[in-house]
Amino acid sequence: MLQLKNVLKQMIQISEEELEAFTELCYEKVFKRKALLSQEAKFINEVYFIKKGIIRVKLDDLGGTEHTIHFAIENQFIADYRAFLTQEKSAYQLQALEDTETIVMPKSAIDWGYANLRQGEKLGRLIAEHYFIYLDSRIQHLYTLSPKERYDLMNEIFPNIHNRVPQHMIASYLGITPVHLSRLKRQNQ
Amino acid sequence: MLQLKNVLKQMIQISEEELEAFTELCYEKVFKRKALLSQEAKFINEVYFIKKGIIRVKLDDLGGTEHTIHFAIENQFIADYRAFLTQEKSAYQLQALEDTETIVMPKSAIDWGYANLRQGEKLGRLIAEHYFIYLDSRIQHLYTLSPKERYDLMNEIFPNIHNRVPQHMIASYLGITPVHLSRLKRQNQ
DNA sequence: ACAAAACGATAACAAATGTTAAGGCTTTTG
DNA sequence: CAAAAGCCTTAACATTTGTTATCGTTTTGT
Repeated sequence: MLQLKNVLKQMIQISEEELEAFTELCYEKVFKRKALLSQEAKFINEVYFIKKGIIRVKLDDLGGTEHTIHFAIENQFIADYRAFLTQEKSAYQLQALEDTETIVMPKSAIDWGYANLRQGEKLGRLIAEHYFIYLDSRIQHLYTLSPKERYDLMNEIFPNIHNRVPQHMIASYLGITPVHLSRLKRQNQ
Repeated sequence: MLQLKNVLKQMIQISEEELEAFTELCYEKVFKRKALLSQEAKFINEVYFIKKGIIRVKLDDLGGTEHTIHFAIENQFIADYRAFLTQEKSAYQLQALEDTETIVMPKSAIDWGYANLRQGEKLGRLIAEHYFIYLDSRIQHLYTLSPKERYDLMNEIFPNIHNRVPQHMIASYLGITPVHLSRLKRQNQ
């Protein structure tokens, strides 16, 4: 839990007692490579903190095609955040791409935090704002950058991503086919 | 200010005294068609509530092409929210597409709200979450829907948008060229 | 350790989307 | 009110991106 506590301390003012009470409502959970973090759950009630490993958010469209929307790695929070907030049916699935150790923050813990942590609402606001900024820049890039430019940008942001995830998932994240990504890489040389 | 007060009352528990104190820190501002809401501002310190009119968020890429990222209409909040949050240089511009009446919520008012409204942080969280949900669904659609499907969806969500904004801005919002949108419309008949 | 599955590169071809240019209509502006 | 600017459509052509299939390599599960 130390890893999670450190990240929380960087985000808000929180006492040791508060940290202790909050993390007692959380628990550790390990997922095997390829496992789905929540299978067929009617409601999404968990936020994950990644201690070790890598997780992707994927989305199947009506035609059966699979899209990779997002990757998350060590020390990051990940959730099907929209379904968590709205309590509507989830569109996404979270999948471990390596054997992955997480800390589960159940909705009950988060609601407890809103009610009882001095800066609980602020923590919620900061997390929502952080995701907002991430999505905003994603959209900006989808509008203004070509697939090749997005590929180059991804190499800067995730220097080691190629060694951790299959290339067809990277292609999917970029919004192009694996065949096309292969072509772009050749042109880049 | 009544319009703004009503929207705030729907979002959080807020007393008449709190409403009064908060709205006293805000002020009305009118923009002519085509005007930019903040020109060349170094820092973005205003959130707008639209009383009447329509505003678009636009973005110029390095090649000089203009992209329309977002539309906002009556009773909605609009801001260059990322720049507002991060206090970094703005990538976007807000532009009135009709003569538009707004209520300006300056950053000082919002910070005052965080500190002094009972549910100020909650309001901030709800606004961030609301935007997050919107952006998340935008990204989902960009991944899973074809331009034609996005066009049909837009017609459902904004039934009257065609009568209010030029078609080339709609094309830009959809991520396609005006010529291509014109082709798609013909196919749809 | 081995068989099966997954993976990435490549080629040939198909489909989607962009570019440029022209014409006619509408709206804006002086 | 008239000129100018903006706007939408259409066509012809160019470019980008997707589809399908094959092959050799690597990884995985047992």
